Amino acid sequence: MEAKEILKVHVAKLASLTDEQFDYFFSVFKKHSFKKGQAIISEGGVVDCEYFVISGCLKSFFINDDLKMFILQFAMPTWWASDYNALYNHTRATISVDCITDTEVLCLSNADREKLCSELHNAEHFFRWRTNKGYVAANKRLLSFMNNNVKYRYEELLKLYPELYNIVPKNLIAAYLGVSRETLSRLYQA
Amino acid sequence: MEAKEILKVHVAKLASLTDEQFDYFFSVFKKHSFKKGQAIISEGGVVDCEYFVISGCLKSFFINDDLKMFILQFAMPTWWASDYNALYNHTRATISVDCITDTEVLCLSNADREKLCSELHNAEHFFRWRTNKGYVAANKRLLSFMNNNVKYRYEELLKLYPELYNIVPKNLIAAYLGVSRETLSRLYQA
DNA sequence: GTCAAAATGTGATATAGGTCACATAAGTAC
DNA sequence: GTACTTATGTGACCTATATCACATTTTGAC
Repeated sequence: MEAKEILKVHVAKLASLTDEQFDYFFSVFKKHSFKKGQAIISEGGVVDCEYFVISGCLKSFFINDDLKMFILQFAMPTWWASDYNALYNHTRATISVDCITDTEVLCLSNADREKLCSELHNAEHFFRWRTNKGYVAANKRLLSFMNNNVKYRYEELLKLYPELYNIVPKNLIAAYLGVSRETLSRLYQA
Repeated sequence: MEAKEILKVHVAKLASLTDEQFDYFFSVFKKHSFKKGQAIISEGGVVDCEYFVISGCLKSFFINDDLKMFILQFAMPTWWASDYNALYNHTRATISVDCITDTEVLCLSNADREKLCSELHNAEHFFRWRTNKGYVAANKRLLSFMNNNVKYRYEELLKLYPELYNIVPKNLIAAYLGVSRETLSRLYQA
């Protein structure tokens, strides 16, 4: 499926745009391809886009003073990623984004998103619901962090996103679950 | 300050509504008062409103199978609270909301919010940005959970919301931080 | 295919935080 | 005020997970 079609199907799930509206909507996105390992947003850098994944897989992550990495989100096709704090507040990136595999994305600048939202009421509706869903998901993850142990969280993650198992190395899964890679490795020790 | 004025100032921070638009916006909210300890949303119940706090303090929380409570959010004046998962997806509540102190709220039903959003482009803009900010805050809290120890998270919380210290008992603070009340109590042991 | 880098497994040990138990203090209802 | 409930402090002990160290396997570049 074409990038345009993928985005169209995705948007249609939350908002009903006419074909002409969607053509305009799509026209402000810019397609980019990145190689495995390539950085898209780097800590300290300027953030002016968010990224809609067409193919491949991204991660958004934070590295602390001890150089330990924490993964905020994996982004598979039809997911969005950015450093939203930096993007919305026009500050430097504290979150980085890079490619776990070769990845194609559609880039949407902050300015273009706001332009779309002010020009097309439907676009604003779409982005409101996109974030509503993200907000609910983030709170579910928070609760799961507080309530469940690593093993449970690991199994939940794989149940929800089985495709991650083949694409994402376990050290990164551990960084998403917020545990050491050793602990994750020991979960299914005999 | 009047409830209407409090909401008006709050909305004006994210969206610019004319006085007439705001009057209409406000007209769908219903004011309610609750006593300390009173439940507003109970697990298993129907959720059809979200609540904007005018005065007092709410908590939204989850109780697990071991009857352990985890607090998702405190809600002080100008904050919103609900079980957003249940509200948005029309499912039964898994999150409860009740009153830490006597509390006045403005209730907004799901249907009225959607009506406002479809009738007033500005209202949709407001709710989009409200959730954008919530989304960023939830992700910050997630990162802090993974990266920081209890003591740090406790001090961050009090730095950010010093008013909580006087209003909210420490066992509830512990439930927000995701640790036992004993551990919190021992943080500043001699 | 060769070599280096990245990923993974696993033992030994350390530690933050949990759990249980009990004492005390502070609030609240009557 | 008295009685009851809720909140808080603290000791003893337990457990999940972290950390360090090292071996092994897999992957990727050339």
